[in-house]
Amino acid sequence: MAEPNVLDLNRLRRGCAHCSLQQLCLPAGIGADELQRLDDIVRRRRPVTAGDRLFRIGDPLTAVYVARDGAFKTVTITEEGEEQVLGFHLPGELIGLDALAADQHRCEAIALTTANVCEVPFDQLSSVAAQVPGLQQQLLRVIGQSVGRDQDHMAVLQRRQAGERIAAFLHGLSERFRHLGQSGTQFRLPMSREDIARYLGLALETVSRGFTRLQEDGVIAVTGRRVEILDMAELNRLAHAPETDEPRRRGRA
Amino acid sequence: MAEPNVLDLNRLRRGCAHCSLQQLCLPAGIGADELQRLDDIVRRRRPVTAGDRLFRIGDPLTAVYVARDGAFKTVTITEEGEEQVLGFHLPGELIGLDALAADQHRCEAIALTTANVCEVPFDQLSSVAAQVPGLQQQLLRVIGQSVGRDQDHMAVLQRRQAGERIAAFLHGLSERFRHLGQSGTQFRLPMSREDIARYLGLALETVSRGFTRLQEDGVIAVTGRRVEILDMAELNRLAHAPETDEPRRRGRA
DNA sequence: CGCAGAGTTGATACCAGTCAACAAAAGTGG
DNA sequence: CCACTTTTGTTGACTGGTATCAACTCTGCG
Repeated sequence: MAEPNVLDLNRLRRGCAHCSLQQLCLPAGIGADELQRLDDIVRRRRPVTAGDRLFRIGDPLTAVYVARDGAFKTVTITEEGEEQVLGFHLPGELIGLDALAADQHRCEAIALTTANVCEVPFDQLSSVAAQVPGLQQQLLRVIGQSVGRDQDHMAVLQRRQAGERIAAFLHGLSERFRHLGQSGTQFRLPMSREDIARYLGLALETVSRGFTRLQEDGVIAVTGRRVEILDMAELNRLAHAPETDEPRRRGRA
Repeated sequence: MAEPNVLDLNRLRRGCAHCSLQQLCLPAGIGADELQRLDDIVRRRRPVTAGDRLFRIGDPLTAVYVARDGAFKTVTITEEGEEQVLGFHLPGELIGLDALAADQHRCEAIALTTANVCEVPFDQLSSVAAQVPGLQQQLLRVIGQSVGRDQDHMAVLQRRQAGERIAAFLHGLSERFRHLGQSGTQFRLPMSREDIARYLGLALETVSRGFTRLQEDGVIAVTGRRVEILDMAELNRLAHAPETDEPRRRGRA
C-alpha cells in the first residue's frame, strides 16, 4: 500500500491464462482456445477500494464477479436498517449468484480491502457456457462451491455456543486461505469484529471475548486483525464440541 | 394413506406437460417440443415413504430430484453423530445441488411424508440444458431460488431471539405453501418439532414453547402438526422485530 | 389396554446480550 | 510531526433468554 502501483495496468492486462487463480476460478480445466473465448468476455476493472460496492440491492443481474485479490462481504439490510452479513468472499469465489433467481440482486457486495476484480457479463457467460461443455461444467461446479460455503455457514449458525461458532469461523477461514496458497496459520482478518458478529449472529462484544478466550487458552494469538493459529487441532475440536471445560491449558500443548 | 392408490400409475405416467408444477419446476418457460426433450430424460419413480432416502452422504452425483408432492429434509451428521437439518424441500424445489461442487453429496435427503419424486439424471440434464437455452436459463434460475432459500435461512439463523426465528420459519413456510397454490394460512407441518429445532438451531422445548406463545398471543392456532395462522401481519412483524413485549393481546385482533 | 413416540410444561443454571467505560489504533488537520 | 478526533476493539457488571433435566400428557397403534 505504498506507491500507486504503476505496473498494475500490466497485471490487469494479463488474462485468465496467467492468473494465479486459474486453477480455482472459472477457467479451471478447460482447454487453451476455449480459455480464450472466456478471456474475451472477462472485463478487468481498475482496483476498487474498501467500502466500494460491486452492486446494490435491487440492481439487475448484469455480471458476476471474482476477486483476484482482496476480500468482499455480501450483506442485506434488515427491516430495522441494520446490516446482516451473508458471506465473505476471498479471491476465486464467485460473487453475485444471489441474483440468479430473479435477475435482481438481493444483497450488496462491499469491498473490505482494496481489490482487483474480474467482471464477467452474465449473458455472455451463459451463452459461452452453452457452447463450451467444460465451462458449463465448471460454472456449475463453482456455483456448487458457493452453495457448499453457504451450507457450511448455516451449520455454523446452528451451533448454539458462541465459542463453537467463533472457532468454526476461524477454522473455515484458515482453510480457505490455505486453499489459496496463502498461510493457513497466520493471516490478517479483512473484516471488522462487527462484521464477524453480524456474520455469526452474535454481539460484537461476544466475538471479542471469544477471541480473547481462545488466546488465553493458547489456541490462537491475536493482535487486532492479525491472527496466528497455534493449535489447529484444538481449534477444530472446539468448532465441533461444546467446550468441555478442560482445565485451561497454559504454556505449551 | 388409506387405499394403495391404484390410479397412481396413471398419474406417474403423465409427463411434465401435465404436471401441476410445470410453471414452478424445470420446464417453466420452455417450448413444447423442447419440453419433450426434457420429459424424455425425467424418470418418475414409485412413491417413497416417510424415512426413505434419495441419497446419502458420499453418494456420487447421479441425479437431481424434485418432489411432485410430499416433503423432504436434507441433513448432515455432525461429528457427535447428531442430525443437523439444512433445509426442507417442498414440491418443485430442487434437491441434490449440494453435490455440484465435488460430484459427491454432502448431505442426505430424507422423505418426511410419502411422496412422488421426479429423478433427473444429471449428465443428461446438463447436456440438454446446453442445447436448449431456455432450459439452461431455467436451471440456473431454479438453482438461484435454492441459493435464495439458503440465504433466507441464514438470515433467520442470525436472528438472536428464538421467537423471531420461529415466527420467520412459519411465515416463510406459509409463503412457500401459498406459492404452490395451497393454503398459506392453514396447513399441516410435514416435520417434527425436533426437525424444526435442528433446523433453527434451537432446543426442541424452545420450539414447542414458541408455538405455545404464538398461540397464547392469538397469532396462530396449533394442534400438534396442524397450524392455522390467524394474524399474518403480526406473524411477519414478530419475525423481524425483537418482540416488544406488547400487552399480550387477548381475544380478537 | 398398554406402549412408544411426539409434544407440552415446569424448575433451574448459565451463557450471551446489553449498557457502559475504557484502551488502542487509525485518520485528520494544523 | 504532533495534537485532536473518530473508529475499532477490549473489558466489566448485570440481566434475561434459552438450554437442560425432568415429569407429565396426548396421540396413534399393535
